[in-house]
Amino acid sequence: MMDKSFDFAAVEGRVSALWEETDAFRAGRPERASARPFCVVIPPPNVTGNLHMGHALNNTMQDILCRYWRMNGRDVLWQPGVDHAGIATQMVVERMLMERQEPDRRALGRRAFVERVWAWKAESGGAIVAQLKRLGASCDWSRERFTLDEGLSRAVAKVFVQLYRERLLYKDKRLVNWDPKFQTAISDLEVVQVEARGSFKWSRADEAPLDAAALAKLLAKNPNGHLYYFDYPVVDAEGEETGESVTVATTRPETMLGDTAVAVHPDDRRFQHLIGKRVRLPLVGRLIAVVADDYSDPEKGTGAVKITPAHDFNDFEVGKRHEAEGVRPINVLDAQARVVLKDNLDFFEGLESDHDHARLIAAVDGQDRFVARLRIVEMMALAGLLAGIEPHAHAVPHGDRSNAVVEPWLTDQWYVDAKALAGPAIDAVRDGQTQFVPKSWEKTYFDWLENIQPWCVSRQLWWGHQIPAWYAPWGAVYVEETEEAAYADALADGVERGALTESEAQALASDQARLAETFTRDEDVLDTWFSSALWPFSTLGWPDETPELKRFYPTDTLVTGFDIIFFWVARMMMMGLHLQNEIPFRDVYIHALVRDEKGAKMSKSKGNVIDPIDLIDRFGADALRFTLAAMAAQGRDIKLSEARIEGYRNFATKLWNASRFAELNGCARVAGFDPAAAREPLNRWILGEAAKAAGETAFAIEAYRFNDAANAVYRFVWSVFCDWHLELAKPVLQGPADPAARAETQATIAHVLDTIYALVHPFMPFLTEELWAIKGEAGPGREGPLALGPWPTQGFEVDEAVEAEIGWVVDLIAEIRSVKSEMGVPPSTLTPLVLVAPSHRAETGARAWSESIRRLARVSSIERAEAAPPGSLELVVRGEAVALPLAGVVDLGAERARLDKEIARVRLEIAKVEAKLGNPDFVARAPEDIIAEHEDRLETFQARLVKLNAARERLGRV
RNA sequence: GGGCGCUUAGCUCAGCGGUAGAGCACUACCUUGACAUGGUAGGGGUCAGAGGUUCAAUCCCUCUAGCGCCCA
Repeated sequence: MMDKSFDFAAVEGRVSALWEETDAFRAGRPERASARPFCVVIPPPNVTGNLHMGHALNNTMQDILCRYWRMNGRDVLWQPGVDHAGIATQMVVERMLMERQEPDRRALGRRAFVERVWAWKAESGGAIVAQLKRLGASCDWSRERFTLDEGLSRAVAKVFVQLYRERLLYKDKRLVNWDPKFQTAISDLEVVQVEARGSFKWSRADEAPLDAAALAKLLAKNPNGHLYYFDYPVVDAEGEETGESVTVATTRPETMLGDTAVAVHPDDRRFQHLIGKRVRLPLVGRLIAVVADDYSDPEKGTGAVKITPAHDFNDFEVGKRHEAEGVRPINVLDAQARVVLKDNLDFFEGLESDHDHARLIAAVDGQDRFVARLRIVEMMALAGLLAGIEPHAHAVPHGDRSNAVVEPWLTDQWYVDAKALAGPAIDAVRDGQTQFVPKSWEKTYFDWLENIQPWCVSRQLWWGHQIPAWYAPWGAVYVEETEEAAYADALADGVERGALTESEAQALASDQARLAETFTRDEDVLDTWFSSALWPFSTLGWPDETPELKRFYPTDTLVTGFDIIFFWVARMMMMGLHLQNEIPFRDVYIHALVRDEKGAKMSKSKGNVIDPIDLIDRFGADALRFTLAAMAAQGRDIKLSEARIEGYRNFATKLWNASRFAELNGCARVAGFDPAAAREPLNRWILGEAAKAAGETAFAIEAYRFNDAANAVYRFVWSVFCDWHLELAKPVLQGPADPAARAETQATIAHVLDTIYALVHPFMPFLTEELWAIKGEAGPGREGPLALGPWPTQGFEVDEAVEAEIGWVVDLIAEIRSVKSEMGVPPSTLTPLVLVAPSHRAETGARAWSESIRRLARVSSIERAEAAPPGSLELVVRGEAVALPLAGVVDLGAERARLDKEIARVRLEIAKVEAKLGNPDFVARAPEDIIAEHEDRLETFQARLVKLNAARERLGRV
């Protein structure tokens, strides 16, 4: 005997265990060896990650696809795993060391620190995997991968070396986005722009002294958001000040220490006379050129812009264009973004030693950039060279993980020539080899790839794939997959270039310690996304030629969020095409963002994060999954509300109770039940409806229309099967009935429930697997878990005659209920029902369904008459007139009003349709079927009007 | 500044050339023997505004207003 309600908490664990025991999610099941494969690779979550709503949505969709295809007999591989999340993980472990007051990373040293990270991973990494399992994700967990696994690391090294040899990967000295908190380079994509706008205002013209204390207070809160105007005195050929000065504006005053030019627009008449002249950089004393460059915008600031090539991306480009004029990068910041002047040879080059630098150095050297910012402003003010300060709204780059203000900084880094790899990736989408769903995301993809910059792949971290490059004392670099190969290469080359003698090389070769001393490996590691880009094939075993690679690559579908198109989709496309000569996936389904119920983006700082695990605890994984699917319309964000989840939790209960009803009424599965052979109209009807629902659901899933699929299933289960089929079947099941009809109905209900379990399974796997097992206890044995199918595909021809018969009964009951409710007849009042001059079909239909009609419409008897009894309520149901003789029970005035309203409505419809049909243009141009449809509608309405009018007349006479 | 998208019932959203739909909420009634996590019925919409194309526009086009996102 089934429980009264669905106890999801108990069931989820039990069902998970069942799936595990039966290896249900294992790819490559022997019986499916010749089946078509279906493969999805999971977007690997961070090893440090916890399941958030985005994951829940993303993985629910992948799971729906995987379960659907698995039930359809495909050999499904849903490849799971996590990535090592370089910065995030290193940060987690460093914080842990700090909290435990243990020696920090640098004190530990690289080897020991990395060991600690591995230990952390073993202990608490990958919590998200357990969370995905709670969601019901049907990944092949036996194949779980980690981006730092041996095999995946081999793939990374191989790709690095290959790209290097193809000159698609190189080392270069350029400006990078430098995160001074983590002290590493980060890519453009890891930088978020944050708008800053200050409020401090000061002008030299006002003749009031600068209130430095007030400014300091403000800048302590936010160091950005102001524009500072500095005067740079113009000098003549001898270096003497001419008395004239150029005013430049900057948001970052401290960078002036590294200025090596002032740029003006070549067409700007105000500055024509200054081009080619020099100005003296205040505080520093350097003489720098005024250069003409398009970059300077006459509309912005003063029209003259200071150029700091070492600390600004645009200025760097300007600097390169004006090298001949002495413009060069001078780095004045260290890795922690502190000002470095003392011992900075670059800085002192070309400076006159008699200039007094002591005060400047005392003020700013070794100071944080923001401290230096204030001091520079003060010193400029003191020198009378600060013209003003204004509030200024501008975007300030921040590290997305550290939240520190990022500095453009000049360093040596490794770059991938993304531009070269982008071409094939663009083409593959253009020719439709890979398709985006919804298609509109293609544009985002193209825009980014068409304007792609070199991809900086090195990171100054310890946690990750260490770059396979070794440096020799003679300045050469050797890039090899392994240390041995690199040493061999280096030794051979050393001999060749005469840096080593043969015997020295031989001696070195046999001494590991000396080798390691002589050749130092690049300290840096690779961007985590570098390894993620290889995920679709590295997880399948590449660089080995594995059977899995052969069978499952290219994968079928990638499901991800739009924010990952740049980070990951584009890079996987580039790497897949370059290294495998084939696209990594055929479809890319881009889903929306999950927001809170007010539409705000969930974020930790806002505190509006909804934890999916909490929802699973409270409503069950099935309810959460169904909600996400039902709300996942393409191209629109999901505003998640608990009320909605509750609604779908109720749906689970409903299905549970329908199953319980079946059990209580002896609806057991029958071996060899053949839907096509069903004789009872009610059964033929529901079998037809089930077939329709199965078709709609399958169609919607295959088109990635998850909401349509969920809604089709929901409507069929609740509004068709529970509301009508079970209700109409009650007389057969519970009253005196023909045993054959009863047996067929019981078997049909059991069969339809099986169909329902299958249709609902991709959305609610736990509930349906449990019900499948419960129903498997009686009748023929199950061949396996529901997760392995089958998907109901057997055709069942919809029986039109039966559709009409049941449709009429359903409409009749609904209309009677409606009119009684409207007339204020208490539901408990039983009323006779009179069929007024019924057609043969109506009469036999009413007789056949009399039990159901009595029960569901609360009718005491069913009679026929040639005319409606006086004072009846009259209805027209699908063209048949019926009457409820309720004179004396209801207010006939109200009934007159009801009929008048109905008549008016029908007249309006008739008028609308007549107007259309009366329009010669419509008749001439509209397609025939539309015209026929309108004619049909007109006829139906007219017939209805005749009967309504007659009823109204009769009532008028009373 | 460039691009993308949104505006439909009180709320959240489907629909997208030819009778405006769902869920939730709301109102009334119902302890009917699967289910009150339920049942029955009901109210509620100039489909943001203005033009245009069309026999026909919520749907296509243009503009306007408001909102959101991405990239500079």
